[in-house]
Amino acid sequence: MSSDQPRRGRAARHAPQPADTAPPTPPRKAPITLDRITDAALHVVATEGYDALTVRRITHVLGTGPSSLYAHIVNKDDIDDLIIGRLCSRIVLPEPDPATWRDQTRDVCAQLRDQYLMYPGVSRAALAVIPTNLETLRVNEGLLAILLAGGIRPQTAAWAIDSLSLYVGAYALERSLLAQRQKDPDHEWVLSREELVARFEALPADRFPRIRRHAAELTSGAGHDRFDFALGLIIDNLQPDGS
Amino acid sequence: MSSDQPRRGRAARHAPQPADTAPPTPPRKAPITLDRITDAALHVVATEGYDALTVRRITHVLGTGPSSLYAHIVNKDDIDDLIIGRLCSRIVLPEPDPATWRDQTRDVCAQLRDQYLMYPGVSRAALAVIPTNLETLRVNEGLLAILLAGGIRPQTAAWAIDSLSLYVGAYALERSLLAQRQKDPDHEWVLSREELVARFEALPADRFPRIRRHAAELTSGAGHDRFDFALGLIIDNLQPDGS
DNA sequence: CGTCGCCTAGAACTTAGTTCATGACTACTG
DNA sequence: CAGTAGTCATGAACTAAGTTCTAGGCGACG
Repeated sequence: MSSDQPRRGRAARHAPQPADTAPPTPPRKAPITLDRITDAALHVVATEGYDALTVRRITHVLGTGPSSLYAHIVNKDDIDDLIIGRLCSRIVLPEPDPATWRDQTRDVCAQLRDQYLMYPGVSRAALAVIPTNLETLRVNEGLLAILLAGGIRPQTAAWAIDSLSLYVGAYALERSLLAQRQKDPDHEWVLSREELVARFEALPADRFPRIRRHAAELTSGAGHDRFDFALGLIIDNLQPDGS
Repeated sequence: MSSDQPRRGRAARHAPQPADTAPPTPPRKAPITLDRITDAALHVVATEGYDALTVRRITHVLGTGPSSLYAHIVNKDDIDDLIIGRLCSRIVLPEPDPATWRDQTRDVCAQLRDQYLMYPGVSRAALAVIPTNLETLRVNEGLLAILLAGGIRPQTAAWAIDSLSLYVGAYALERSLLAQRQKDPDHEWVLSREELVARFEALPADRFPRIRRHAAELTSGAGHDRFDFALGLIIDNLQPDGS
């Protein structure tokens, strides 16, 4: 059966030794490659958001039909894998420097955040992707190198990377969901910050006294203030050689 | 048009003054209520996971057809709102105690985590739900009370709650995605911990030296060790009256 | 007793993931 | 040089799910 061809292909992509730079049979005409699929998919996500990422939409960009994709991918999840791999491959990993490991960690996380935000909604895919994707492993290796160079114990470093990855993904997801909703015209119940403050302050005082009083603080955080704050909480608590 | 009835109903549910305990017209026969919809939806998610939560599946549990739901809900997102509201309503909020605010915070987060894990995949909904849902606001009010009682500055408390919520949601999501995949028979490339370690150790040594060496640490974290670790990082860094 | 309004329900429309059978084109082989 | 096999692309079709349309039933109110 030729249908398990992409299935082996996916496994091969996650396999320890990928020789993807030396395809045994060079393409002959203008074949659909994984790279072109990834390009098309990212183009769709960048312009229309992750929700618009359908198989048909991708194939339309490629000028073909839905079935043509399935010779290369297992299913739609596979596309997530490709996309996240591409995004991770763009992350620039610094040479680990024991003196600046905190800033280096922050920088890598910010790179991830910006990649995610460039493609609204992709972080949904990031949270779902298998942890054996080679490119995500590359980023994890880089983060691990930074933290270990900083003197963090391996177990602490491993869990910290996990926490950071989860947080960055969730942050980007929330951000892009919000941004997408604000563009959507038929969601009249989506609120700007001012409306949100007004909403909070109109809450019953007996049940929500603190939310009423601190509505300003709860809705504050322009730019990436909240992101920087959360990363600071996590990173500043990591101590070299600490228990 | 009667079709904007549920739309106003959704807005009303998020409105500051809900009088949901005194319906103006008591139901006459065995009507479909939001409570019954929520019950059915949670039943489906608990037994078959969030992916199986379709409109048809819910109405099948209720013994009716798809269109009957749309007299009560705006769209499927509305069901997320109902579910998350229900889950949040079960959270037991402690009386704020300045002496144990850290443990109280941890406890509320653990309650949220367990609610999410009881319904595999729901945290996807939690990350998407509008921040004006009254029940989620109730939980936030409770957390805010705990942190403020602990002497945390309002701005810090607000952002900390945001970080914690994001992390708890992301953690639960990752956990349930993994659990769901391990049940799925056709995902032969989903790996147990032993297989994952083997996979890591088979990586090329030149590109992934640290992942190879620390495969054990990277894959460790039974129970909620990783959860406790991440929460500890965040909570322990919150200082009463700190800058 | 009639009318109004709300809820229910069945069918249908639309979109999207996925598969099947077919056809074309390349590369090997006698 | 021609035949053959294998790989890849394609269009149509199948299934499932969100959503809407239209009609029907039942209590409340005048």
